[in-house]
Amino acid sequence: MNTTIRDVAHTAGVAVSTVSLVLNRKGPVSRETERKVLDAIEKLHYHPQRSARGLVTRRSGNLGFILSIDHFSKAEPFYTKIFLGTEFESRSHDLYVLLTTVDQQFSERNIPRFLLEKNVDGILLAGTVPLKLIDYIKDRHLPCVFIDYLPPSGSSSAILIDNAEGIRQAVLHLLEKGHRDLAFVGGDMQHPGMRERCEAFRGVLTEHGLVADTTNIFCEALLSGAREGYDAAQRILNDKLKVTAFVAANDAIASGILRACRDHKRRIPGDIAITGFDDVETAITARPTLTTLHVPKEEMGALAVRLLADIINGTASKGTKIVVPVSLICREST
Amino acid sequence: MNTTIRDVAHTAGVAVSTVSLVLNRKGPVSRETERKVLDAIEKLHYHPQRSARGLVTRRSGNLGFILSIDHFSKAEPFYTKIFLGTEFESRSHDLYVLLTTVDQQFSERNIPRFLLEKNVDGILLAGTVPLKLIDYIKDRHLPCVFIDYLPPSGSSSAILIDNAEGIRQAVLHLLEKGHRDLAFVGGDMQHPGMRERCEAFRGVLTEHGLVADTTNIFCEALLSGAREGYDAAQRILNDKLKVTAFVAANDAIASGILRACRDHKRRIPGDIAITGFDDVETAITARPTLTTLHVPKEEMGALAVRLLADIINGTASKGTKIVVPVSLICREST
DNA sequence: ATAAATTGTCGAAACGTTTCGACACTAATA
DNA sequence: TATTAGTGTCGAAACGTTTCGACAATTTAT
Repeated sequence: MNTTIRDVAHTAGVAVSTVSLVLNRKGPVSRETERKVLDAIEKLHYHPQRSARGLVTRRSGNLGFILSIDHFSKAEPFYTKIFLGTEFESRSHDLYVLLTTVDQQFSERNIPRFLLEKNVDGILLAGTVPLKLIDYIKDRHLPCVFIDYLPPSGSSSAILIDNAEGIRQAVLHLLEKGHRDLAFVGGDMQHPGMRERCEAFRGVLTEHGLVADTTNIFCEALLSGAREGYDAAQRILNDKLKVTAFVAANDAIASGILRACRDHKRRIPGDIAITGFDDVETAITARPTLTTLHVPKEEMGALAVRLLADIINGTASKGTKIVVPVSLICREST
Repeated sequence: MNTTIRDVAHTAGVAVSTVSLVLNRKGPVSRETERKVLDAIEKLHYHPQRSARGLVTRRSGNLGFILSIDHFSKAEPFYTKIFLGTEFESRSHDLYVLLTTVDQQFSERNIPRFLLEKNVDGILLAGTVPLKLIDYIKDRHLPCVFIDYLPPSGSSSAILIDNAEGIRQAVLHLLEKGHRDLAFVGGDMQHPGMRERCEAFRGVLTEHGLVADTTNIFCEALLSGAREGYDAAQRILNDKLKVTAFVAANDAIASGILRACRDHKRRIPGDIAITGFDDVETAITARPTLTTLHVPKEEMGALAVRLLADIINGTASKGTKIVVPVSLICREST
């Protein structure tokens, strides 16, 4: 009923192994037998079966995408976009992407199923993931590419955002507009990207002879959402600190700041200017719309797949890091 | 190196087949040997390998998601959301979703790879897909669930939108606001959903003793995008037809109409009111924001996976149809 | 002319599971 | 007591590929 390689061999009048050789373009096959095999394949509509092939080659044709659970939700368009980027790209590499989420603490019975079942040829890891999970993957020598995260251990392949340059652009933009009293509001410092944004802010300001210390850098929050932005801005506005421009570490935080400013009856951008980072929907649905740094999210996903595929095929060396540029999008909030 | 079921059998002191029985909770196994096997599994960190298992069971643990190519793009948030819904849900069914796109005309060398490789246990089909492809799938007796589309042949399982009710709500809303001169702008009539929306408009209007004919129903467009909405609205406004409210078949069309109205210096909603359908980002990023019908897109994806999983397990009968409700979201455009 | 290398083909073994029929037991039935 | 009906366990065969070593038939080098 199910047409197999044996059927092809039979109708072509050759051995099974010969059909396999033709199929995989391996080993020498005469023009003539190749023709016969190809004809038989055509005639029988034959196509090798993935699981049988995978059993012996140990290749599944799948990539795994691992994401922290709190990053894959309806409210988190950032990593979702990256994921969609991987989906787009993977189709042109003849790969499928299996998505899974993990929670922050790693446990034995928590290991993504596709890893246990040896059902992926490589892994994409987006955002912060448990270090133990990373170790687990490295132990198994699975090729992997990190996205928007670089584990402390160093030498991993990764697709990264040019955070420093982004913050620099935002700050320069604000300086140009005449602002001199800038404040930075960050979030979850577990994430190296957050730290980079924060450090960049400090760097650019001191470069321009401006103060950058605990009076205008707020990074104690444990998360990086609108709530944290709101709380920080509240404190700042209540304390009547002199601030005319906020540089937020991402759009969610920026939208929280926006709300706090509105609650304090400050006009935007008249009294206070705000910049975000990431350019997610929030930036454009906010009122006023947010000036922010555009991050090419789909493109990052695509780059990650391309790099991972190259590493799997041995045409790229692991340890490659790609930094994608960001660009300032000026909207109403500045 | 690779720990297999044989290793487990060996350290547990039983036969390979016994381990398999324990693993799959099949056949009778004594309490005692079960313990031994479980211990060995624990000790060796054993987990069955997908491809080996799949080879004999003919189960892959994957679902295929098929989407027309023009529906999976950055500009098409509708089906993308549905896809994300399936991703969410599938994880709790221990299934992975493999996504592929197809173009409108079916050809032999165009068949999704996961079908050829027998790498999926069931199929989700979203939007219009080539009939030949549907036949191909049916021929192979693969369980499948349609999303936002019902093929002419009938008896398929599907997750559908309550289009008629949606249009009814939009029209009633406009009538309540005092509008009497309504026009409907549709798009690609290949899609049964589009036809339903159009028919519903005609129905509700005649029910209320209002005219509904070619003077106020515009459905000749071949596509369903902003461009089509713009063109239709242009013609209507140029011809100075008496229209105070537009009912668009989706948000993209509505946004096109919006632009045409702006070009004609009509105030919205002062001079002209507009409603959309689907509640995608366009609806909220448009200026003014669009009154539209919310469609629970992620939920549709989730429902589809649940239904498909049930059909695969034999706990739901194929042919089941689920109609999801829509709800009117009033924003600035009415 | 002979030895060595190359080319094309093949059969058989592997890959890691599940499933099927056989078999020895024990418990229930006649 | 003799049969029958379960239980629990096992070995072997399958599932559909790829890969490896063998081997004949050529071609090339000595």
